[in-house]
Amino acid sequence: MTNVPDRPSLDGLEDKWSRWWEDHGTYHFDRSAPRDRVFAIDTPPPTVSGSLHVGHIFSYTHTDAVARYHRMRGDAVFYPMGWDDNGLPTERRVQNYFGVACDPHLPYDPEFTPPEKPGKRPVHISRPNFVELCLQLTEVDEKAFEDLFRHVGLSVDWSYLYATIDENSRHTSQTAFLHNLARGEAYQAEAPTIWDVGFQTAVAQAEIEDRERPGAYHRIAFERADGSGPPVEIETTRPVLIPACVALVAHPDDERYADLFGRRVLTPLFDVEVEVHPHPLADPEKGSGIAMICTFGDTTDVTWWRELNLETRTVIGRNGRLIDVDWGTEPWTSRDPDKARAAYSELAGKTIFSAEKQIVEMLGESGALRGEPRPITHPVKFFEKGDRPLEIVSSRQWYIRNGGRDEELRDELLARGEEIRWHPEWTGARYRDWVSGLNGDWLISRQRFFGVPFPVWYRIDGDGEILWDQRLLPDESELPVDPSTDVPAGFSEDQRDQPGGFTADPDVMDTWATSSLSPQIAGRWISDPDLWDRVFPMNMRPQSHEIIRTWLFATVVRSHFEHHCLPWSDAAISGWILDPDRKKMSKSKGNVVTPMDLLEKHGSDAVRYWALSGRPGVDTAFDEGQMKVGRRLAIKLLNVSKFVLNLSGEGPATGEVTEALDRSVLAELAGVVAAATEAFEGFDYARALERTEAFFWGFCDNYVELVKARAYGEGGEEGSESARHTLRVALSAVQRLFAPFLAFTAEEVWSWWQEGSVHNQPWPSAEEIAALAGDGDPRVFDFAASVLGDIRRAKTEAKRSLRTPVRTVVVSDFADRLAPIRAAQADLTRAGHIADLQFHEADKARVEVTLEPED
RNA sequence: GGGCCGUUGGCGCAGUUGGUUAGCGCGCUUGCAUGACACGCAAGAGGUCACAGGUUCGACUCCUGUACGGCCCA
Repeated sequence: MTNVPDRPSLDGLEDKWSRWWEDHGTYHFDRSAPRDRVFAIDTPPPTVSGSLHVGHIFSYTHTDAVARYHRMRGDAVFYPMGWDDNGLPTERRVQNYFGVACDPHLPYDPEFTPPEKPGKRPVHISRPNFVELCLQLTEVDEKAFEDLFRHVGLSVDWSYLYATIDENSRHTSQTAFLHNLARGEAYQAEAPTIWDVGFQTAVAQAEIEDRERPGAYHRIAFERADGSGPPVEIETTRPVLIPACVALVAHPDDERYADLFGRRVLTPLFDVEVEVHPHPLADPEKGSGIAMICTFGDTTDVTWWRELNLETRTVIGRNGRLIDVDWGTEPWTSRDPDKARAAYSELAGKTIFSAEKQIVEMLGESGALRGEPRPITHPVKFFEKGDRPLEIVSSRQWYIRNGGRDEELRDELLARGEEIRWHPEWTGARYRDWVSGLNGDWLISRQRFFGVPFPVWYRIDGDGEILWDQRLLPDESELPVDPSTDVPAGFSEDQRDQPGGFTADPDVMDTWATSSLSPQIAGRWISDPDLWDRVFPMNMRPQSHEIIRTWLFATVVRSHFEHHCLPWSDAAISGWILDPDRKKMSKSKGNVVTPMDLLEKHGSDAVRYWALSGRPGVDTAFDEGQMKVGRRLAIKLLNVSKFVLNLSGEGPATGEVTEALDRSVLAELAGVVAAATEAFEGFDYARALERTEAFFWGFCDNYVELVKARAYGEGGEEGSESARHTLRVALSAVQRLFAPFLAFTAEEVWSWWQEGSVHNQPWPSAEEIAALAGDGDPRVFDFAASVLGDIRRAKTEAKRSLRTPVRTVVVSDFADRLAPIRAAQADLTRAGHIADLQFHEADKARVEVTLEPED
């Protein structure tokens, strides 16, 4: 039953079909499917507190095309969606939006409502109250993301929607953590920690970036402790750390300082005796070649401190100000405690910035500063979301082992990386390089509020001291817990923070510690073992390359520990969108285009076409021109479908294909189906699209033109039936081949003559089409199209209409090429309006066209 | 400094184990109301495949090096 509109249009297809798909459960995961028929996707949960940008359309559409292909191949596709609402960006927005600040020591207030307008001073609220506000705000953002993803046509089964802060995620995250803890894979340690003084939280190695910042070398004299010889002059960019200096260091081979090794010098202003050590990490080229070691200026200081077994004198507090210290007591030993105390009193309580100015002034007055500070530009470490340089403080934190301090584990994880099938293949190098270069375990605790809390309490002894090694853990059946409001077994709320009582672990897990469990969360590891057994390990992890070191690696670590296998077999890595200047698109550059506007302007399929033209892993330019091409393609599919269906009439597509040209085009189509299938099996949606599209244009421009007249009945009934049958077979295949790409248009044209969604049809079979093509020779179509082109050229060059009658066409060619062209003789004659078509054997290919004279 | 990717007509890209005259789209120029499509159709101009060596009968394709651009890491 065909029902073709008179004027087909792309307008309104998005709403029409989105609703239809939702109503008909087109993308529902068939959870009765046996394990080997399931194709499971570990969808990246987008950070919903960020704004929407075209990148969200780009990479998610890649995954969608692969999902649609597998669905048509008969797989039960598990394609969930999740929101990463957990974490810092949301916190920051909530603080500003509502004018609140979180204080985890406050009790939950069920009556709390936020102020109408944020006041001058933030209202302090409990962690559960704060989390409620986070949920309230992210709900709005999540709606916008869902609207966009539906509009672009992602074939997600929305009934498996999750959020990284929801109960199932917290439950999963806490369970996995307790397992890690029980097996010794998670541990707590007091250690130098990379610290963001702005956010006042620890951050992980993977979240650090270098930024070029101005600085200055200060040349500073250290007197020798025994008074013999001239002072030692070091150069430092951070004179503020002089009170935290615990040693000097130079390269062991540096002859300038060889006689100093093992001897002691005095720090200026504070008169602390420190030893000069040799160490290979000291760079003779840098500054004066001799450096001070402080606790802690940078990660090299940490290495020296650990390897040389030095003392700890910390001066920088977690709020970024210099802390109070007690000179004259351990470890603040000074030859002249009064002098040290006097100097330090000028610094204590000041920010790093103003303390730095102060100490430079004091060094100048004391004569220890030699010459003027020498300005330089150097890389400074920042938290990627932060805007103040990172400091290193000593603190108690939770870690998960990741091979950074354990060669055996590292080798296991490297082996896991080799097991993954990477698409494209070279992206695996990112994983190898990162894992090989790790130098510490994975720090997962954050001194924040909106996240999954550690399910841990600690005993407090009779003197009120927290006993960090006496942990109180919940039973797994009690999870999820919030230790700031829940009470450990055997205690009551009034014992919270009391001597002899208990206290809650104050931290939350980093967002990666939860999102690294996305397969377990989406697959409902805890709550639905039946589902879990059907979907895990998953098939596909789609994501972009810059988070291979974070999300991908962390997911492998968690799965390796918990399930002793990979979380998925294939990683499909997408590139980035670049703006037309080939720079990465970003909001700060003001070049971000609002994705919903794009979809409305060009149509979803047009935007999908652009996205799907970007090869796997390759950064792709934002190009509205490509979207116009996609729109043209979609319209072409509408029009040719209308034409073929009107031409070929009603009825089932059965019959014989007898004509050489028809068998030829089907033979070519069979090859295209095979190529597209192979490309999709390798996750290369772009190649599948390219092959399909190339065939499609030739089909429209040449095949349809060549058989038009015969299909209408010129040349007899048998030839007409062969043409009409071929047109329908090819149309059916082409509509299905385009379905993963032009999801809306393909559905529209399919609905004109078929039952059910095109997205639930079987993927075209190359074998079936080849069987119908029989002995079809692809050259017949190929050569006939080429001769048709010659005839068109002659008409165009004569500036005549394409309908101009042709008096004679003489095709001269080699004998073996002439035969296939002859096979299409009748079709060529009709399509070209040729009175006399002749063939001559020759040793040179040539087509001579003589048009009928004008009037 | 290390790793990875890229460099093909004005622009955006393809080119699958090395094999005749290097393709596609946009843009540009010209023409055409042809039984679906003017949101169209047809044709044309336009490239020493970044550079330099090497392997080979033969290199856009393989190897080495260089330059430029980009990303990641130190």
